[in-house]
Amino acid sequence: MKMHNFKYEGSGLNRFFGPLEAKIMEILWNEAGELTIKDVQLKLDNDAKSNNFNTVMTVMNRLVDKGILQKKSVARSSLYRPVVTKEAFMETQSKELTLDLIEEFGSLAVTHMVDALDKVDPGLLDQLEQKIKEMKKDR
Amino acid sequence: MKMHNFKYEGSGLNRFFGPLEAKIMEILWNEAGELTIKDVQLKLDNDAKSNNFNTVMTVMNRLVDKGILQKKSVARSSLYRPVVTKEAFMETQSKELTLDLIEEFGSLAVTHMVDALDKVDPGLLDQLEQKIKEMKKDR
DNA sequence: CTCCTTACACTACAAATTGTAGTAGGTACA
DNA sequence: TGTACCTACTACAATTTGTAGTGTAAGGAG
Repeated sequence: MKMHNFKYEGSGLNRFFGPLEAKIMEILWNEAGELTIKDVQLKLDNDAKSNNFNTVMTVMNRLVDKGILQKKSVARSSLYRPVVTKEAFMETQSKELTLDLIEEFGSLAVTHMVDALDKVDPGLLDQLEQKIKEMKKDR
Repeated sequence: MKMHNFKYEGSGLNRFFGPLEAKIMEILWNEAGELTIKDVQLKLDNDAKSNNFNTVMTVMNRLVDKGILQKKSVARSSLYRPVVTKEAFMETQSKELTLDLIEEFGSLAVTHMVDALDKVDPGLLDQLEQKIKEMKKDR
């Protein structure tokens, strides 16, 4: 279930998925259990306008094809659940992207990193300093 | 000329552009001057198999539409050149992506950053440490 | 001045991605 | 036995990127 893109626009899951896909993954990950297509469709309805059942089904089955969801056929209906937890997913993406960023931009990214941390949450600067110390100590 | 995606696959300009677009931008940026479509087409031929003139033109004009290239009509032919230097482009992307990464992943990214630096080029760890010190001093 | 070469514009198509939804088929239960 | 529901299959639109044909205009060759 390799991701392909990190989008500049949007936030959260919308960085990785299409808008409908993102809403669906959000629901699946929030419910922590296994849901049927119907379940997901109804939860979507709470949010906004009605979504066609077939639309939801198609998107969910495509997520299965991509290895993001797992599908278990049970008599009448099928149960879907994410292959990995949201935390594991985010962990993977963060790791992958951070590595790619460094490989691609090297020292340029280092400079920007400090600025970004200072801008978003200066507390992270201390955390980073700490981590560096630990890393260097272990060598 | 807002970019939309950062691709997990590939490297260099292929992270931001399609394969042909990337080759074209590479040529434009390397030549530092203004090139005609023909120029670009010929340079592409050095690399690999022949590219249809119209193909190159279409892609280049799309890059103009996207605000990445600038086009100057001169009598018979047109001259194309990048709107910004490669360095400026990379600078912008690095900054944007780094900020997005931090906004999206916060402390998760901080941890991965240290690992990534250690893995790719440990010297960058010292550089980062230095930058943090400077940043904190200025406050 | 006429014709040909060349470059450009316009148009189109294919594959992939994502959202959308119709139709058909099968199963269970009333 | 028929109806409601769930699923599979199929299809289409928009977008992105690569590809390329056809038509047109302009400038130089003769």
